[in-house]
Amino acid sequence: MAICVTTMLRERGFKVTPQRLAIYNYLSSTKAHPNAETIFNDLQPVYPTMSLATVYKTMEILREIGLVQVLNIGEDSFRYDAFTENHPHVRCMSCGRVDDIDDIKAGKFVDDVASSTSYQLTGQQFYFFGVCPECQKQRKNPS
Amino acid sequence: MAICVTTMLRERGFKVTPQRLAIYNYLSSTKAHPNAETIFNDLQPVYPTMSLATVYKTMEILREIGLVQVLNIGEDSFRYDAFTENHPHVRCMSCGRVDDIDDIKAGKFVDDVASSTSYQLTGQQFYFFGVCPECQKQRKNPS
DNA sequence: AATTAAAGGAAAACTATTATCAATAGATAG
DNA sequence: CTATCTATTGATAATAGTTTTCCTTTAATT
Repeated sequence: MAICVTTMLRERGFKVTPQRLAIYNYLSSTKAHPNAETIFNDLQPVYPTMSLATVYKTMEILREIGLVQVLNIGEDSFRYDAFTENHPHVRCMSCGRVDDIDDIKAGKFVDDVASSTSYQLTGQQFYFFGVCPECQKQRKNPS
Repeated sequence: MAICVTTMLRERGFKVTPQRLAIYNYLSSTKAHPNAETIFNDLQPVYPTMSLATVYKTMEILREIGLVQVLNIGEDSFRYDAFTENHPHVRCMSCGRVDDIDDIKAGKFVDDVASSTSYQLTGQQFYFFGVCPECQKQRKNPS
């Protein structure tokens, strides 16, 4: 992974810096879909000089070279995902967590849309909303 | 439509004001999925005293009573749609326009997700990205 | 090791949205 | 129809996420 991001950066003429590696490694090792501030806060202990602006600038580059996808799931900030293969996401309306939805074949649905629209499609994002298992439990057993 | 929004507002204890009716009527008569500023600008000639804050507050109420859905399609502002039945949207990455995708049955896909996730689902949003017919033409015949 | 241009960091700028609050205007009762 | 009451409006300030600026630092190359 680190080799991959190093190569990808160099190929596109971007420099390989400790900050960029740290940000990418952090993002590719979590399934939490953090936003910029969370990434910044979590890296702070290890990279005390890291700036929030650097997180934003790095995410823009990683998005541009296809190593990161940006999620807009109805919040006031963007979330980031290093797993760039297209997959749906679901957000818990109670606690706010965002999870992946894996192993779902939307192929038929996407094909139907592609053949019915006059747009030339290049991508898609599927967002689901609901209540996560933990919050379901809490609602049944209010402490 | 106007009767509907009037009734819906009164039933929920909201007052019926000219601003609210104007905003809802405007939104339900367009397929352009405008954001708050566009709504404000387009109503400005007819309602010169209309405030942008009123547009935001009205959208919040209309969303709450289920007369409007809010779209987050990767831009820096929210768009609004008075057609609340769930349907996918597509955004042109070239000119920025957002269109509806109608007559698509995502039922099978949604059912698959519902049965595979441990979330209790309450809704979803499907966003597609691509190039609209007009922009496709312009790319072939650059003026 | 020297050079060059890109990148980092701190802070300011920007922008969409929300909150504040005095003035206004629906809704209701009489 | 009029008075009363309270929600709403509109102008403005405040907020918050993101981007830009600009000077210093550093990665890459010779």
